[in-house]
Amino acid sequence: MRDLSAELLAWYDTHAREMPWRVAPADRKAGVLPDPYAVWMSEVMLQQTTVAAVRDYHRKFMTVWPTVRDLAAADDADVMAAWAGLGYYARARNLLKCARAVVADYDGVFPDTYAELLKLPGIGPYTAAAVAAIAFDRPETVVDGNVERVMARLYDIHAPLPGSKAELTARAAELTPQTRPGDYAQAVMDLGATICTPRSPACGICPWRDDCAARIAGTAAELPKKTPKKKTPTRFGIVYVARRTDGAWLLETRPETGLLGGMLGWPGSEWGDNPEPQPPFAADWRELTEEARHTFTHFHLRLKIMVARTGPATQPLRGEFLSQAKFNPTALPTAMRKVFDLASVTLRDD
DNA sequence: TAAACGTGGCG
DNA sequence: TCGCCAAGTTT
Repeated sequence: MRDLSAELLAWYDTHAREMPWRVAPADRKAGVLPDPYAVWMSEVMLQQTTVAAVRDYHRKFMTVWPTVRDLAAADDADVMAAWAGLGYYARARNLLKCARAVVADYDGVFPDTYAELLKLPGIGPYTAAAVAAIAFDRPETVVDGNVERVMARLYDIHAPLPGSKAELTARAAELTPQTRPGDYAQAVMDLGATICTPRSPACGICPWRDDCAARIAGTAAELPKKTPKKKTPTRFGIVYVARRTDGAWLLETRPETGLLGGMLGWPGSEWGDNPEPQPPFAADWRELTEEARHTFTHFHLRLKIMVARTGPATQPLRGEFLSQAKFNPTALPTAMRKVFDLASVTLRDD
């Protein structure tokens, strides 16, 4: 069989996707490696997230916190607000923990081995391999969704994920070269993202087309197989949007753990089949005609919105009033921002 | 091992 | 409207 990794690297030399945190193959060949901090930041943001969604967030974070020491010294609330809208907020909490661990335990210098990286918060097998390979050119094997799909097709593996992950990982490891491992890691993911796509893969222009068992068998488009998922249930909730006469909004910081953990949100009921009303203070609460709808990974959410105006003396049972000047709606996670968008029509400035 | 954990784009 | 999918990690 031909040298698959060499074929892929040749393809990557002319087809590498451009990303702000990436060093082009020509420059890497000249010995230039990217800033490990920027690579780590990008890899955490890219977990289950598209490159298009990450670009602006990565630029913003690198501008506001240019080094890991800057990030480690940041206020938690500022980091959570900057992450708002990107999703999977545990990543932001772990991002801060990791930055502080790098400063405290590694003198602000990212460790350069898979084993050490794996110990850090928010860094799992994929991210440890990605940072080790991309930032330090270590021959580690990255296995993300792209690589799983590419391997399943290259070897025509029909066993369903996630059960087949170990076998796909083993196949990927066999292919990982000792030369240019950082470029190879990015190349195999780029291949999955641009050619070996989930739907209608472009097998005709694939650098591995002559080696791909699934293309030859005609099964590429139906791989990888996955075990079927349960369908998503619907939960209901009630949120309370209060505005004081001086323009302040009643908000609360959600608990550190769980859904939207550590993020700003509107006080309200638990979310379930039949939520119990829980107004944060007694008032003439008005129900909005339209409810806010949002879909999370594992359930649909429908929020009934109650609004009220109140005076300066109000002492809420939960949350605290945030002045007009301090409240930035972009600091809200999307579900809560949808509520704001609907409620602000009624509670807008007079 | 399985479930929890966001969001936006696409067919 | 709906399910699938995106450079996964944690519990």
